[in-house]
Amino acid sequence: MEENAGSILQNGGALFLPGLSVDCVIFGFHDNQLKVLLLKMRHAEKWALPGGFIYKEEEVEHAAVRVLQSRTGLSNIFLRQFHTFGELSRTDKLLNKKLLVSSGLQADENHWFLQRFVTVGYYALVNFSGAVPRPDATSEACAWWDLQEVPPLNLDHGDILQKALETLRKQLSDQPVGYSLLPEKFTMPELQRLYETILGKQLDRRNFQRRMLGYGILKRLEERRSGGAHKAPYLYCFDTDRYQDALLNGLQQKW
Amino acid sequence: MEENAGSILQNGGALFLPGLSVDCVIFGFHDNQLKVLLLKMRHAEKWALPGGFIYKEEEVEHAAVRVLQSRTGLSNIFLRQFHTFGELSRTDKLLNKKLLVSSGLQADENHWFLQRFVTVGYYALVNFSGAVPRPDATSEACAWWDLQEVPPLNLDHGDILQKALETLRKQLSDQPVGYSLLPEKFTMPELQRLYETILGKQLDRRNFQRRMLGYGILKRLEERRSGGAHKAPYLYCFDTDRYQDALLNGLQQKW
DNA sequence: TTTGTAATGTGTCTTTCTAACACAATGTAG
DNA sequence: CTACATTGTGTTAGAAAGACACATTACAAA
Repeated sequence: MEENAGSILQNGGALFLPGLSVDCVIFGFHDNQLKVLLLKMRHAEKWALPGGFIYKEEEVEHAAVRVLQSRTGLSNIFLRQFHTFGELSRTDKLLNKKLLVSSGLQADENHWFLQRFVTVGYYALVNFSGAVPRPDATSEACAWWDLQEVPPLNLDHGDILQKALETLRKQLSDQPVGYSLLPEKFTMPELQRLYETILGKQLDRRNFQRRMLGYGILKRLEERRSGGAHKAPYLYCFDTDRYQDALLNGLQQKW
Repeated sequence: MEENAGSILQNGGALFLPGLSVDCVIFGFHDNQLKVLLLKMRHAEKWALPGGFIYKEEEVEHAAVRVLQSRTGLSNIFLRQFHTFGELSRTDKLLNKKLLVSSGLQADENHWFLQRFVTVGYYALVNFSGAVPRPDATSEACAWWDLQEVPPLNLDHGDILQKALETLRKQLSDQPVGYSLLPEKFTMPELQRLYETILGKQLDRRNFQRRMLGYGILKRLEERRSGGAHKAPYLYCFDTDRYQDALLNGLQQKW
């Protein structure tokens, strides 16, 4: 499935839709921190969002699924298109030319890789522990970054990340997100940390619990998580049916 | 600025980004009805959304502005990107081939116009009275349609329209829309009809007024609208500064 | 073993927003 | 000049959000 960098760059013009790409903002949650999966391309100074091209007979969304699968090993995940970025200034021909040359290819002016690119942005929510970050042929590193510590990114990828986060925040009160980001069993404080890191602000513990339980998508288990330094909190899991329903019809208080 | 149909079809490959277009869902409001501007292409059976291609050195959003300007004569309007449509099934090569042939051009298999197209969807809110619908060279008609009476549309344009409306509805509680759709002076009932037609449901007159006034973006004038069959309602206009602020920072109750 | 501490489990009160509804005022049509 | 539909302006009830209090519990330090 995965082809080597040189062959992709060489044959891309015949394989892919010209001038169009997808970029994925892949969010994970670990150690009470929101993480983003970033890629370090060879010969590039900055890190970048994992992205890819669209085969001529491939659904655009499927290209995003493919990127996700190949970078995390995960399939069947929460994926949402959020914005398309088409600014003229977002294409860096010099960088791409360097990539071409370093792959031993001719940097012909008409080369498909040197044209202007418009990119469709997707964001994904994945289970951190289940994902195994792996670089592709053209990149030298692939790793999780703390959202707080994300370095300056390639091109407009900083803007893309920002817009993804903004979209996620806006949609947070309409759709459930925990299932994709948390392990199967989790505590209420853990769920709260997740919301707090996404929103970037503190929430009241008691009001938060009331709201979440009101959505009716949680089941409290008999187990508690012991081992912590204090009172052992209950474990919860999601009620799969109700969770799916909330994904389709939105979150609503149900008393 | 506007070129004739044949020349566009012939030279498009050199002028435009390949395989990418913009489509605009242009909303207007008149006679207490929400309207959409539709286009009837020559040789096409169905009506379609006004759309266009993106010049190789043009911002994608600017292409949308250009479409709007050329179909309505309006500039400086409310315009929002809402979704990008890339389904494989959305390209109708047969129709495009017919268009080519009817323009006296060779329908070469590699012709730029016969490739798969991905389209970026924008929706616009415009002042109905200020807009002058005008067809372009490749279309035989351009007209406002009642949202209720929109005929079956070309390709996936029905889906695009639906998604635009859905997006508009979701954003209605976050951002003000009246300024773009209403004349400068308007009555509270008129503003309410606007919201009702967008949302597709009835609202309580008194609760609506309280909510709107609470946003603090309206100024009540001393005038009333007489001539109606009943009690003359007050006229309102928008407080431009506060309206702009609401566009940037969202609508919030301010008491 | 005891006790202090920091976290969790649960409940109350207040404020804000939404929803449902009542009544007086007014302009035109008949 | 009267009937009526529509507007202007309330009130009240319920739901959701926000702020806060107190008892419970598990580990850790004494």
